[in-house]
Amino acid sequence: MATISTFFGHECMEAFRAALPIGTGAQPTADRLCAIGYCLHLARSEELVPDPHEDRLVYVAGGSAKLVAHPGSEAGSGQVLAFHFAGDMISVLRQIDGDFRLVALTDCDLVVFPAERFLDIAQGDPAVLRSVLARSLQALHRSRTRMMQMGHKSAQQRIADFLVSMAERLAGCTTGACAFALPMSRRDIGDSLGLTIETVSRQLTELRVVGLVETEGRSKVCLSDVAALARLAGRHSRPAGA
Amino acid sequence: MATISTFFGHECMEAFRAALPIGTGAQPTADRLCAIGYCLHLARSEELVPDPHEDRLVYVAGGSAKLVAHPGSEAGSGQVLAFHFAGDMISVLRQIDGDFRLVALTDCDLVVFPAERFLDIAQGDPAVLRSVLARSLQALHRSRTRMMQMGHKSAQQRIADFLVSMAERLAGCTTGACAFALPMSRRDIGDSLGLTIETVSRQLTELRVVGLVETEGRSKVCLSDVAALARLAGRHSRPAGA
DNA sequence: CGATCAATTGACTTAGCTCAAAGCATGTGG
DNA sequence: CCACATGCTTTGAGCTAAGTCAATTGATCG
Repeated sequence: MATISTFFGHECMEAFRAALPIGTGAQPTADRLCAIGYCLHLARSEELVPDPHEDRLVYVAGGSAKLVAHPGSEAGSGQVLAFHFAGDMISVLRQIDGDFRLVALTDCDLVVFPAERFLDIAQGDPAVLRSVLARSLQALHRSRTRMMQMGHKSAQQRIADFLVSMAERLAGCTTGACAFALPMSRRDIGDSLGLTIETVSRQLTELRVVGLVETEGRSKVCLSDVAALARLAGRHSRPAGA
Repeated sequence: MATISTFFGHECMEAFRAALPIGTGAQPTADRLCAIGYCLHLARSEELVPDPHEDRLVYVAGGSAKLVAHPGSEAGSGQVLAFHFAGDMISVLRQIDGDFRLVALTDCDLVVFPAERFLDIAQGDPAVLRSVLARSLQALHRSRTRMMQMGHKSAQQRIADFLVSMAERLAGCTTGACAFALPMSRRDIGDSLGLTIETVSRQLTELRVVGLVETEGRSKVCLSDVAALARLAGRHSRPAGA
């Protein structure tokens, strides 16, 4: 089960601290923020169960996770809202519509904050607050852009887009060739793109035939030309993935 | 052509001022914000051309508008990113990916702020900054929820969802019956949902046959049971539309 | 090394797109 | 005020991309 890390806590917190805007010199703010957050280690496929009473902000210190909507009764369709990796700051709102859970794709280290108190403290340090705001405006913009694009894109374009996005986020690669391991299953990919696993698989083989992608085992992929994939995906320039 | 309103400016500004968080008693902040914003009146189908150099925050004081992605060369596919109505606060980022324009669907009144300076000033009043942050976190959450839902929804569900969303935003109605006028064309609806005009039309007739929708002329619609539509759309509870 | 579950591949069905024609609104000129 | 013209909308007839069902292959773990 998910365990509250006491010994490993330090390194998670340090990772979080390093992500804060540094120019401010407001060390105390960082201290106060760290004081209200706690570190959590999730093993593969463990969940962060949402607190029904308050919103949370979660910083991903390491590993990878998916944000899934768990629509009440149905067990079948696990809607994947987004994937998150080390360095991401996620807002997990309490159940307003449905029931969102953060599920670990690999072992992962999180720092969890109660959103209200986090903002109360951040309010004392406008630079921090503004940095969070800037991040979320950007994220909103990207999310909307992607949302619209998705509505108009073919399966192949979605897969290409997904791969480019992952190359950026997992391998820090936006052009040329790169190889990395996908932490999520075909089902997760499909659920996040609105496709079936079969279609994901078929499109992947298609890209393999064209020579843009190679795969090894379940998770390892090798993209021979990220820029070409991006073009295929219909990306006119460069929004980072959701 | 779009004209900078001088006489009507007052009422736009007042509308904006009224939207600010009132508890703070920081009247001067509101004054300073108003000082850097300017009022703009757009006639139907006029555009707010984006400043290539800086991001903008736009407050919609009245009327309705669509945010379109104008992908460079192509004139054909006007991707509609979102619809916006009176009371909305929109962030129009400068061209990072593509070229976004705010186009008036009806005559509309806007208050335009340079984002940087707006935030500089808001930074002095944490309550305002936090309110903007809260709005955008919420908007992000909704956008993501909708994005994922869209990927999995049928044409009919998308149309139903769209209608429910419009009922909420245009008529303030979340259940029961309601009637209102849609300010956008079928093409705009289709472009925003990733459907063709034909499909939009067909699904609308379908809903008309089932007795959930009546239409009159091009724009007037009458929903007999918003809750039923929401159920049909697969909304498990209540996210407001993007 | 076998059991199990994920991924692939194949055959078939269907929702939604494309192409094409006909109906209505809305607006303009006589 | 009516007639006409234009452009939005509706409706129809195929076609194609993606989903569904089903069987096979391949990977991972005990």
